[in-house]
Amino acid sequence: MRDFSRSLPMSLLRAREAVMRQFRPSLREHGLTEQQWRILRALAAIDAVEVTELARTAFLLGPSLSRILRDLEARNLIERKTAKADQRRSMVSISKEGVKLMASVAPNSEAIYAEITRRFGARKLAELQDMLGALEQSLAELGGAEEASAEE
Amino acid sequence: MRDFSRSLPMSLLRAREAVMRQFRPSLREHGLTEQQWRILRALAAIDAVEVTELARTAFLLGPSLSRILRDLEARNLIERKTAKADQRRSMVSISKEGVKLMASVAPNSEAIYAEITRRFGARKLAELQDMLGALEQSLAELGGAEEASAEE
DNA sequence: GGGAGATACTTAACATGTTAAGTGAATGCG
DNA sequence: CGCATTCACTTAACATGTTAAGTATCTCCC
Repeated sequence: MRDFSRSLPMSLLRAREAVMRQFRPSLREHGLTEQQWRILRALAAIDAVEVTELARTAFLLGPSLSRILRDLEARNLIERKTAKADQRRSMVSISKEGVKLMASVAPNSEAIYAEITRRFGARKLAELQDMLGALEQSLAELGGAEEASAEE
Repeated sequence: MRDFSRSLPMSLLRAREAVMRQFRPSLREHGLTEQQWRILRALAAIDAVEVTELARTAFLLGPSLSRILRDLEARNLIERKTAKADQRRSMVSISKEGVKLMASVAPNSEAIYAEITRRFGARKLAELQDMLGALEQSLAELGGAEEASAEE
């Protein structure tokens, strides 16, 4: 069997960990986890979104997002209100405090990203991102098994 | 601020998820999680290892590994015995049952990997792995923040 | 040879990943 | 209309990620 330390999943895992290791300490100083930060960033770009759409954007599963939103709301970093037209949906937006927190984290975060880009090389970085996107595309149609068999 | 859906961490996360989505169902049918599978694969290649070394190989943190080994041992998929020379160390090895389980999972797993390779292209795959390795290298010296400042 | 410090784990505590089940609201269709 | 189905989310349950603290053992140096 193939040496698993050279398998694609392991390569991706290690690479991502190497990157995140750079960011986590800074986020931690501000009391934010990686996922919480993703959510705030996603919210910063827009006025308000439904939870489902936010899950798609921040690439989180519903249950994770549900918990995190509960906590972020308790910390007054986000706001929620149910949609008028459809009582099932709730619209999420970033709060004034959330914006302020982002402003205090962003510079540091940007600096780290710049340093990563500098070390790895901007061109190579773009290339890598293209390949990652292509990989995603390659596997997109393949789907995730639910159509693998007729069971369950 | 940079569109975060195009940030490197997100690209890596999505790519990895696209890949793992292919494997999880097959593993699940055999009652294995991704991490448990990583451990079995790491163990299959050798006779016995210390827990710390296994953690490095399978790219798991100590506490995660500790829990998983406890469960795998309860399921008789691995065996443990404390090293003679150093009572602190425990040597882990795969059991006969573990080998059998691996044998029943591996073919399917290999087939999936082959399909991914076919879709994405063997050459591109190798290229991607090289870049991921290079990225890791770029960030290796940078370390993980503990040397960022003198605090704590 | 004995105690301070280092090592190899394990436990604990909290946050997220993952799947399944639950809840309340909207929709469609007979 | 009415009710089965779908939809948007939440809760639950279990496994892992992550950091800190705990435990037992070992090392080294006085």
